Amino acid sequence: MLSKAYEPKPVEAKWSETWQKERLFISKPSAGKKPFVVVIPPPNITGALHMGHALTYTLQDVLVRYQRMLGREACWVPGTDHGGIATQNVMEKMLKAEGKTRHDLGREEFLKRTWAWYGECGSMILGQLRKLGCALDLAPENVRFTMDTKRAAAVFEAFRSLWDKKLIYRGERMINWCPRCGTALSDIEVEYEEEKSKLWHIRYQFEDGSGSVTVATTRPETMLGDSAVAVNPEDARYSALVGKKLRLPLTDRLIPLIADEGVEKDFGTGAVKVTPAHDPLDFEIGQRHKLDMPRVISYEGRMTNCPEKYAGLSVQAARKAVVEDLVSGGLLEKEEHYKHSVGKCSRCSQHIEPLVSEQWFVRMNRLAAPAIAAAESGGVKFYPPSWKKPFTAWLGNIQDWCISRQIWWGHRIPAWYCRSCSAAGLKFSDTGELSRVSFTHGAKPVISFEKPAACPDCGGADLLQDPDVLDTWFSSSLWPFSIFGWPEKTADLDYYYPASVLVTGYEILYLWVARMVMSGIEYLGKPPFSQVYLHGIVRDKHGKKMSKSLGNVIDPLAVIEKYGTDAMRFSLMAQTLGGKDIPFSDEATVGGRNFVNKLYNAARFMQMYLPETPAPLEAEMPEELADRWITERYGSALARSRAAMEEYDIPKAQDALYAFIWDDFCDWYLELAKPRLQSEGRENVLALMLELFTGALKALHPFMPYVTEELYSNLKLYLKKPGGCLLNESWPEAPRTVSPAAAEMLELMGVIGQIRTARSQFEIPPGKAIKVLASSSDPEALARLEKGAAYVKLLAKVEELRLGRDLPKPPRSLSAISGSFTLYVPMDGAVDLEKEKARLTKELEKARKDNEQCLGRLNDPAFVARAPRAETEKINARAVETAGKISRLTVILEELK
RNA sequence: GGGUGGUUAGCUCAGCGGUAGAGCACUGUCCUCACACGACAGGGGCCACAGGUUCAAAUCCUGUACCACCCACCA
Repeated sequence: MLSKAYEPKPVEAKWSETWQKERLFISKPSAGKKPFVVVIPPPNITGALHMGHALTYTLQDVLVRYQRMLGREACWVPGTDHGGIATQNVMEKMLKAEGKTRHDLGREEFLKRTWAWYGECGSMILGQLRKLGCALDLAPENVRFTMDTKRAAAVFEAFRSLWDKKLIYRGERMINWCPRCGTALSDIEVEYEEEKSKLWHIRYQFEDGSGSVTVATTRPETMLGDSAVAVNPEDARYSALVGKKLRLPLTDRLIPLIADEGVEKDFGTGAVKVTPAHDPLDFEIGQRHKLDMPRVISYEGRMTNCPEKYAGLSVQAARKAVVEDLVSGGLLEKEEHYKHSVGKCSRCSQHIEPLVSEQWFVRMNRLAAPAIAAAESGGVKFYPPSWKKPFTAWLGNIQDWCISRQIWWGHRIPAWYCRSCSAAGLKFSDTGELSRVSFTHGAKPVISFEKPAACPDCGGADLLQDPDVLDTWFSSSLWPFSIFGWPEKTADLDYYYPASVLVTGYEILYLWVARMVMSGIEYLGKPPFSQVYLHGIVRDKHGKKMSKSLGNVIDPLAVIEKYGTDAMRFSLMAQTLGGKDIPFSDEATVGGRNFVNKLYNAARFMQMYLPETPAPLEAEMPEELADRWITERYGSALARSRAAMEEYDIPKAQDALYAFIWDDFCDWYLELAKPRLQSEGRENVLALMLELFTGALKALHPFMPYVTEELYSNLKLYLKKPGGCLLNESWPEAPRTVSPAAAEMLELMGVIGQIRTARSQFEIPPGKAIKVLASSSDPEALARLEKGAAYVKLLAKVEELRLGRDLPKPPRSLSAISGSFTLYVPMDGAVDLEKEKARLTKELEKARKDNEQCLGRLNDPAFVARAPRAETEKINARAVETAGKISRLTVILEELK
């Protein structure tokens, strides 16, 4: 006999290995079959997978396995993402532990080490995906990486093509700079957080001594880079003063008072200091008025190009010093408490500095328009649909995308500069490379993957590659087709593109999803997928985001270790509705674990009765009430599950099967089958049980692949058509129902329930058999109960069931009512009359209240006139039923007195 | 400032026009020959608040409060 409790570990190890070895998950273009393609969000090689990965990959695995069982050629290509800044930060942290920085190693050595890390971390991640049960073929030749040779070719082709169309340009613009990561970021890589700060009111005096203008600012230190003070042209307070010169405090510079529409009259003092190099709005004002653009904050986040006293200070220190000096100079008018949001680096949470810098950009307007159209027309459909609006709104308001990053790990920008043509403008570092933040001053780039042999202009051979790398999302945006070999015209691309569905968390809707849609349309003329399923974020049980600093991170592998993969998958899938965030806790997994165990034990139960040497059962399908009923329930569960899957309602799809197995199959059918398995015709009962149970295993396989495969592999030996691995089986079809059984079964279940309740309330031990009298005035009901007597006897532990019309209540007995039946349970000893009265009175009260409500509605002419017929009939029936119950209960209670 | 979603049993959430449901937790009985990771039974909810529509509202509409998230050049 097998152990009582299911042990997931050996089972998971066995099947995981078998599936890979048999290349079960491999997909090949197959002319006769419709493909079903899921685009995997490639995990970054920044470390172990977390709970969010477990969620997204399980979700995808469920879809892939399900569709495969429905007969589609399901394709899900594994891969990892090089992860740009995130991975570089991980590497730098490791180096720091050795007391080194990346500059100690140099670019080449640093890249070598990062590639080695990719080797380690990448395969660890693939191993973890395997543990999650993902139906991914992990043979090395099948695994993609955003920086492997083929993907690099795709990146170059995309870059070249956009450059040729003038959709990529290099320019000097306001960007978000992270002084800690030492790189520019795109707008969406900045996260804004509300911070308590101050609003400083600073007096700028007129050069001619005719008074002053007060400006309000949250960043006094940037005043060292001011090149004007601006007011709204409509602002009467200032209109006469516009054009006058102001003395910039703490410096010896003079700046003009200008008028610009960007300034709001009602904010602060209505006058704003303009720092074109370090504020996005000021930059625009500066452009409009052709102002100087002194850069006073360096790429390291320190003051520069300013009075000696502040030079080299950090922004924070400079702020303090500037405020102090303003105070002592009598120029600080006031200081207000103020809350505003501050931009932070999404990768390292440090404050970002807006500053002007020369970078590479993608012009987005033209790319965004067709993506918006695709969403509007339903060519790309969102689940849940509420994401369509934010998607189109973001695209409609899109800014150019800064794609250059001043880091080392990533796709090097395929642009080269000729040293002899453009030497005057190029700025070099000591190593002869272009410096970390390069100024090419309009030097003409040559776009080439490899170093060009000669400069097309002057023929010189001394070309230097742009030192920057591309935003990691640039390569990610090509993923849905780069994985199939684009830009080559491959058979895979032809067959699998576009994909069916993209499943990912809503937090990367703009970073990734929107950009994939744009690039798919741009390069292949079609959106890369027709459906987008956006799920929520896995949070801790209090709804907090999991983070290392909060110490509330749950490691999926630890959960698997403790409860098993199927249990974790089940629990995660039970909560993924509507794209809402998922509060996850260890305890939540217990439910899944218990269900897995339930399946295992149901199988164990059947195996007790199956012959030891497996052979297909020779049997006829039985057709008694319970058989017909359970077949009906099975069919209904499958239908509901399937319908839910069509709408990506994973929890509902799973729950329909769960409820069938637990509530119907185990609690009722198996219990009813027990005596039948001891007697003649047991093969028939076993055959039906096997058919339904193995069918349910198939249907459940996408959700819990391991336990279902394990159980099926044992049970299938008794089936006429055993099949192979579950993944190659068809998702089950609902069988034809022979004749309706639900109503009859429900009637019996009601009687059983009433007897059980009476037993329980009067603490009749479960093992003790009792007598029951069932009285009814309805002869048909009595006939039905007679037919079902065996069920009642079995499940309510009744040794003798007497049926009859208007049977008198035996002395010392309990009473209960179920449908048309009045049930009496004679007791051995005295009955606690008070308890019985209280119980029945409560029932009576309930029935009275119900009856009153029904009558109230039936006596309401408006209800009778307006409500649909079916509704009035229903209420009427209930009124009759409750009335009957009331009169019978009243009689019983009278007798008790 | 704009937008979206939420507010239902102690907890996590279903239900979205016909008299409130699940899982977990709780109480009682039972280690009944599949499963105590179990069985059976039970307790527990003016469905955030205020109006409105309707014969009928947790469910539709309007507003309020609180929570969460997203977007925005909040000097």
